Amino acid sequence: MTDKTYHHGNLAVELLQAAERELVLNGIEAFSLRAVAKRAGVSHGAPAYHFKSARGLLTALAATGYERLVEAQEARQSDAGSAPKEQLIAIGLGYLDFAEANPDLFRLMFSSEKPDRGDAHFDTAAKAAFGKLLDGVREVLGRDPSAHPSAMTQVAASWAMVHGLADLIISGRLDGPLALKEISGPDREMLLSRILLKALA
Amino acid sequence: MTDKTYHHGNLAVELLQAAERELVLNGIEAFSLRAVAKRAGVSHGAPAYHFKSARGLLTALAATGYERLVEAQEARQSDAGSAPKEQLIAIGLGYLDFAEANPDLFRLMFSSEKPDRGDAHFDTAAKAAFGKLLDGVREVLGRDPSAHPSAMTQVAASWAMVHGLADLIISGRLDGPLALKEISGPDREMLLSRILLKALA
DNA sequence: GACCCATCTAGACGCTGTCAAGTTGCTTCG
DNA sequence: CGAAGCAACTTGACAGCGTCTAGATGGGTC
Repeated sequence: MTDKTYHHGNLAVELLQAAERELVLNGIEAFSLRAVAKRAGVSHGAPAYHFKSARGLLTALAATGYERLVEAQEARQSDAGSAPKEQLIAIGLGYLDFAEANPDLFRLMFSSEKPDRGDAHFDTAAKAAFGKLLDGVREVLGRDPSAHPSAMTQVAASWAMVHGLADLIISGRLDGPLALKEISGPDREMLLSRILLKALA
Repeated sequence: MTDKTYHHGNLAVELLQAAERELVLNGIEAFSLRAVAKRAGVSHGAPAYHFKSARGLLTALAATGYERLVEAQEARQSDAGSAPKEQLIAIGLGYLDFAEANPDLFRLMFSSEKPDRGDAHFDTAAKAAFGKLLDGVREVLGRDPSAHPSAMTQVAASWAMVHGLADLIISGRLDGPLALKEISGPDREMLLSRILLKALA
């Protein structure tokens, strides 16, 4: 597969890939560092060299998650119209796309105590993702949330709405009430957009 | 403390109390069944008799959580005015009260795969809590969400907003942007109510 | 007074993450 | 060109974990 020159190799990235695969297969709570090492074809002690601990590996993985979250949002933005509201909705839909495509990673990033939130890489990536939301709200309101408390309240409301929606969706809690699983395509997009739009009231 | 008649006793409830204490002290991800047993003063195998497994214990604990969630909501409701909107906001504020007072339990209930969601007690308690929200929205809209899709959409929006807000608050993610920690009393209530109200647009 | 059975104990099993010590083989330098 | 050094990995040991099994205990019932 990759150019493992026996001793040296890009083991760090391979471990991250193996870790994500394990996360998808076993879920976050049954995650095992030894299983990751086995999947990557190295000894159980190998990960400790690159990432100090299991916590370190998961922190790095979560950080890459934030980067991919932003990518998912930007993909939606380039498909959307240029009106500020459309752009903000696109940012929200990208958030939902990412959560649905990577539910366990999403949980790791937002609802787990395993990653070290003080880690520099993690913090930078997380702040960048938050900045996306900040930008979107600024364009809609025409004011910088960092300087205007009322605009920051709008940021909180938008974040809470999209984040809550994501969490409820990936835990399957809207399947019963909304029958969300049976809706797809444009109908689904419309429904989700309409809910997201409520936060902008 | 309790009337432990040596051999027999109300060990089941004592284990639940010990488990919650452990949850608060160590967090959900460092939770240990053996530590719970030690705290309750019994052998490490004792919990297995009352709750089949660690999963069983956590499922039972989460179920009691939903019951207390409803209590927190009803406490807010009796302090609020009788207008439907005020009552719905009270239900939301009770949701937030509970999450802030029991962050780890809240995580266990909503964002963990450890409890068995198919468990009868768990399911009943969770459905009852969802019913609270359903009732609140029905009173506001004057229509039964179970029968009207648009009303159910409103339920989803309300739930997503309050749930997202709760999740962001207990993970400390609004402390920076909103400086929520430095606001208290009526100011805080007003701010949270205003955000919750947006979902009703 | 003897049996019974719910309740709890004690030990073993394989798994986990972490640490310390040893091995490997590329790279650089005399 | 060979030896030294160091980054990258392996190996083994350790305590703690959840679960299972077999056994002890002692109150309630006939």
